[in-house]
Amino acid sequence: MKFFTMKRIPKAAVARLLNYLRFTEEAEREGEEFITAQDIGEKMGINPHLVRRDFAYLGQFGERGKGYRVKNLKDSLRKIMKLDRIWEAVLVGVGNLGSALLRYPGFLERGFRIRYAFDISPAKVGKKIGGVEILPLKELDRVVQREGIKIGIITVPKESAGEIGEKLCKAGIQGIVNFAPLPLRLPPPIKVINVDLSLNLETVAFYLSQNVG
Amino acid sequence: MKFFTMKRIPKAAVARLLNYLRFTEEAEREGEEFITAQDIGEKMGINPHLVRRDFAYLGQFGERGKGYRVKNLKDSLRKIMKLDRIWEAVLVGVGNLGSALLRYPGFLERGFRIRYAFDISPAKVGKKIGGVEILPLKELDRVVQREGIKIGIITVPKESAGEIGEKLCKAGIQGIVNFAPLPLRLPPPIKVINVDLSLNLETVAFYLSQNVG
DNA sequence: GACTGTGAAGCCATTCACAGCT
DNA sequence: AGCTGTGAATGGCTTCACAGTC
Repeated sequence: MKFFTMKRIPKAAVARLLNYLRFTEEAEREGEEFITAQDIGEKMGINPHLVRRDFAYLGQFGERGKGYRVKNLKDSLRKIMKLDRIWEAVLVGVGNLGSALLRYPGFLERGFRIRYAFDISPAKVGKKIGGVEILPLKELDRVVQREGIKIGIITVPKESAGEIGEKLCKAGIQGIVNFAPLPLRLPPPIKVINVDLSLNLETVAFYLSQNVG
Repeated sequence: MKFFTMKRIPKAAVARLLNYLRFTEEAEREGEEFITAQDIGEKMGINPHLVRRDFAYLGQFGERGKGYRVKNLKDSLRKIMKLDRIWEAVLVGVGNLGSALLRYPGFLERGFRIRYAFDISPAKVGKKIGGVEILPLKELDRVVQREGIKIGIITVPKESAGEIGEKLCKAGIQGIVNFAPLPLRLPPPIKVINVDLSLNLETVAFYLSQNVG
């Protein structure tokens, strides 16, 4: 098995690869030994050629005539996508959405642990939500540096998202998931992903009325 | 002002247009009269040519030499993106994430009202969260049809997401935002958007370690 | 026969270059 | 001069076609 030919992975392929991993894990739960590009393509509604092309970016680990060995594929994908470890994160802004994410068990299930939350309101500081301690915002810098945390989650109102983004940067955070409904932009190499929950509803609404006229 | 030349809008442009709307509203709050493609491009980190191209899909409403009149641009975008109305939705699955979204004020702020929530657990039925009544799953069909609701939000565990997706379809729902961490796929004309919260963290984590090696 | 892996073609999205208006 | 609107060029992603392996 040739390993790590690792050409550059196109931006568009990253999300797909993570989804392939989900279906591969599902196949494992169901006790399958092999999974084919055809299988995955059907489940995701994409062309099987694309699935093979995506896997080819990572090297060759299929078996011609059979497909991809589930166990091997899962391990390779987890390793390549850097999910063979626990990632620690901090969350800033313990409002409605922030509290919700602190209680959301899905992050831990996929290897992301929110170590600390931060909020500007003294009323919230000192409390715990979902087992995560809430600290005052001014300790952000110190804690992030002390713990060497690299990922930040922003759940503050849109007015303060920009400011918090810069604070996180200065503290040494390298990747940010921003839930504030105004896209955040920071200079490379900081990686920002904007997740605007309403935007997804808006997109659906738009396509919906396209069909009608 | 020529209005509604309305060529087909590329898929990739839809999310951008919604974000342009956000920045246009911000400019309005700040009392600006005009906004230029350059302004928007800088804030979003994209090429101003692309901004103009995107607006051109919708017809012509810029003023040469000046830019786009904020009030006009906002109204046009809201109309074209079908956001000049209140959209009603139902939510299925009142677990951690579901409850959170019921309490999240951001949807209503952008014109999306969750009318009812549904859950399979009798313990939850009858309660209200964020002012939204929780009904038993078996009433989904009747309520959706009676109220003519077109948008559904799925926040059930991944095991039941597929099944709920089909139930929503049968009830007459036309657009779905799926928060379960396994991409959902339904036959056209149903529009599904998959929002996998952990996937965003995973993407950030992947890019993060790309830089290091 | 079944499925992977990949060069080449095709397609869509973005960027460039410039004409046109104010 | 400054900015929009758009044909043409570029670039990147997806699909096709087929060679390669089991």
